[in-house]
Amino acid sequence: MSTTAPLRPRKAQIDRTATALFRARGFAATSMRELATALGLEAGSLYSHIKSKEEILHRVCFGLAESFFAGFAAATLDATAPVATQLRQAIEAHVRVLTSDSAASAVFLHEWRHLSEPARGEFLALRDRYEAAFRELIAKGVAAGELHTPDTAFAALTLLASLNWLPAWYRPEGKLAPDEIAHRLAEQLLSGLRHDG
Amino acid sequence: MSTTAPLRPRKAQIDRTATALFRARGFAATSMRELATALGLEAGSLYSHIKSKEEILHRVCFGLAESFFAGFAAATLDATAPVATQLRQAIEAHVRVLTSDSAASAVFLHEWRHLSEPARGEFLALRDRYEAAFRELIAKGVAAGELHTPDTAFAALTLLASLNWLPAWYRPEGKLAPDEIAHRLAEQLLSGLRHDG
DNA sequence: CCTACCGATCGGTAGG
DNA sequence: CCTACCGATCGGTAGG
Repeated sequence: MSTTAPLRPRKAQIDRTATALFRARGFAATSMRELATALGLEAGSLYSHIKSKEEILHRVCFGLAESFFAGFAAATLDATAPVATQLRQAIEAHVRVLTSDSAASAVFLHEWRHLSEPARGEFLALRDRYEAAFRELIAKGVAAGELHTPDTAFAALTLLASLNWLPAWYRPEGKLAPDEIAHRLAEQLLSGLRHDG
Repeated sequence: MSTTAPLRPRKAQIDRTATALFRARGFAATSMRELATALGLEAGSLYSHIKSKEEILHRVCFGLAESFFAGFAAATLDATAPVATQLRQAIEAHVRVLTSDSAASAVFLHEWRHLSEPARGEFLALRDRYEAAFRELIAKGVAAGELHTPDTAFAALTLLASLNWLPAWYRPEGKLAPDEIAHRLAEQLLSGLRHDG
């Protein structure tokens, strides 16, 4: 776990505002002038706080990756617990990250491709490792007879896909609280739609 | 169902090449000069075939929408069939569209936000109608006692999310054929992961 | 389909 | 944090 130094308040504010714009309009279509205006600054002034537009994207993407790994690690700390329990906790942890900052999550999910190399490759490697962690947990569950699927990799991809759609429709002021959402997602993914399946 | 006139070959080629670029780099980050180069033309020459960059995006997004609706309509033609069967066929139809042109599907899923109004609003209305069709089918299944879920809207969103992740990893040369993918997705979504659930 | 070009806007910098 | 500016590149057009 690489530890990240806390950002100066102004820099954190730039990241937050940029994240909202990147989410709404996409990284490439967001100009530094728009960002500056949203912050009440001139464009050139941004560069006394940051080095480049991509630096912001880098911080958002890798910061979220760190949050996801931390959540998964906490959820699976007790390796002797039933795998279904660990999986449910991992799902809840993932949903908690997605809902606690859905703008940053959307950027993490969709804008990473605008990272230039080598950051882009490093990011994809992290994402692969995270998917692998879910895959291995599911495989463990199948081996223990707790879970059932014809294809572990397939199951992991589908599970994460269902979760990662959340930032597209989640609204903090909506009627479902994050924990309730996590619970329903876990239930539906574990039990399926079929009656008395 | 609005009928679309067939495109002249050159225009169709421009759309295909642009779609691949939009998918790989995003709409905003793809320049008309890149597109022209990929086609072996000069940038200005593109405009004897198309009116604007956005016109291409418009055609791709609305063309895919038409394909999705046509697939759903065919899958649910026989309204007296068991709802589980209709749902399975709708899933298969959706997957068939996604796999038959995964580049256009990825653009449909992620680049529509670069449409300007009123096209953007029209697109979102179509997407909502499509989600509603799945939601109503699931609701019908719950009413008939064939399906089970605490929240129909939630179930529809999760189902489509799982399917729509496909273009992110599907490769035509991969080991799973589209029909096999559709079958496994339907099976997993209907039955869930839990053993003897 | 090309050549030559337009005005607008881009990310970023120098100097204060 | 601002003013003033850089070179590069953008989508698109005129005229042939």
